[in-house]
Amino acid sequence: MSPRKVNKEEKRREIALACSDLIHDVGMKKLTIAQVAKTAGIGKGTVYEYFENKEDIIFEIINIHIEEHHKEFNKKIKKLSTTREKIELFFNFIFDDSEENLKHFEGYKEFLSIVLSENNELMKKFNYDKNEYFCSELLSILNDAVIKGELKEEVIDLANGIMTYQKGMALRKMSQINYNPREDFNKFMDTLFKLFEIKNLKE
Amino acid sequence: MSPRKVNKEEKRREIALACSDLIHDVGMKKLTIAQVAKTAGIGKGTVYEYFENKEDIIFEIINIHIEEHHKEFNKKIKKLSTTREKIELFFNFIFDDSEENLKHFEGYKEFLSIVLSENNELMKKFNYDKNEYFCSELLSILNDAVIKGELKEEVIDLANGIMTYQKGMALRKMSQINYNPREDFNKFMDTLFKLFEIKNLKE
DNA sequence: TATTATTGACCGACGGTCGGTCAAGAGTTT
DNA sequence: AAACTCTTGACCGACCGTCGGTCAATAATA
Repeated sequence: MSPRKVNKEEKRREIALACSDLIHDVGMKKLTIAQVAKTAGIGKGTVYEYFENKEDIIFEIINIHIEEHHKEFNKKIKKLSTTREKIELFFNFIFDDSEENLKHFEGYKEFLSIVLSENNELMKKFNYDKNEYFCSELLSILNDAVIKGELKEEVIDLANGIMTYQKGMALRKMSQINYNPREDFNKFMDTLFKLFEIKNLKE
Repeated sequence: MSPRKVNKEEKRREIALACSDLIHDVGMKKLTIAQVAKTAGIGKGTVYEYFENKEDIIFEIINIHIEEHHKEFNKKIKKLSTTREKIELFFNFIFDDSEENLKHFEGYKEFLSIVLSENNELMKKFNYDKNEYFCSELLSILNDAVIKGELKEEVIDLANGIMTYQKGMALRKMSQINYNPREDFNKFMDTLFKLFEIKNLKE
């Protein structure tokens, strides 16, 4: 029943996992520690054996969701063949208004709101790592396109900027009324990629 | 002392103005209603005669700061002549690490964190309006450049996307460790503008 | 006196703490 | 190896302090 040593990291995970739906139902701001404890089937004090504070719990939960999204991304990208489709997948996180994706998107939004209000270096590092990963992914897509002779070599210099642009789209969708990401994308990226096009990659 | 009718809008402003420094000293999250009341020299209950809730107060204070920044932007842009300088001014908000500007930047950051955690339509509308304004400002700069024969006509299509890109830079600076906005900008915008350049606008 | 503005004592929710409990081994005795 | 005691640390929930928000009483004015 009570092993002498508990794997703290594992239990953290367990507790967070148990609450992973809770966060979508009530939102982070309304989430209470009492709820977390009850949902995970442990005492309130025990929660603090495994987490520093409320933000720490939320971070762990969001972590799970982001990793989940990460895996889905990897699965999907393998199925795609054309450069355009692959690049669209990067922006799919913003375009896709399916219930499933909106859940991820809302989660990321709440995560960002915490990163902005706290000044947690760990979270900022996490954000950096994820960005590095996606950026290298994008780079390899662009590289392929260059090798295939679809795009000019200079497009490589845009990779990081495209990541930034994508972040901007996300932020605008989260924080502005009347924002149409699709329109923005079409006007901006299409104009931009036409300049780098060697032969038409639209199909 | 207490006239029969108080100009609610004016008093809102007054209270927020009195607290405009407070917000930088303690940050929004740590700001308490008791502090606000004390600083404004009124009772705690009175605060709620003029504001819906804590977020409402913060919104009014941030409003003041953003308008201030807005005015400064207008003043500065009039002094500039070259297209490049003007465009740089748009990004100055992100590059400039002077104490004065960082105050604005941090304020905007905390404001965003509230917009993301609440789902306040008013704030999102406010954000939209400010964006429209800056976007039209950017458009007129680009238009001038096209008329002057510095840039190709198609650059007009990029205006909205550049606003998005700028938002992305802001978000990355706020939420990532190791982010170098200057490097991102140089690689992305310079590459991009070279494609639209007719004659060199670097000086 | 009627109306409106102001107030601070009060409330309840919630994040976080802490002293205490108890089950599972480890060591010891018989 | 059974019985007994000791030690450990996981677990708990009553409790505390803080803070956003309310409201009945009071003050000021017309």
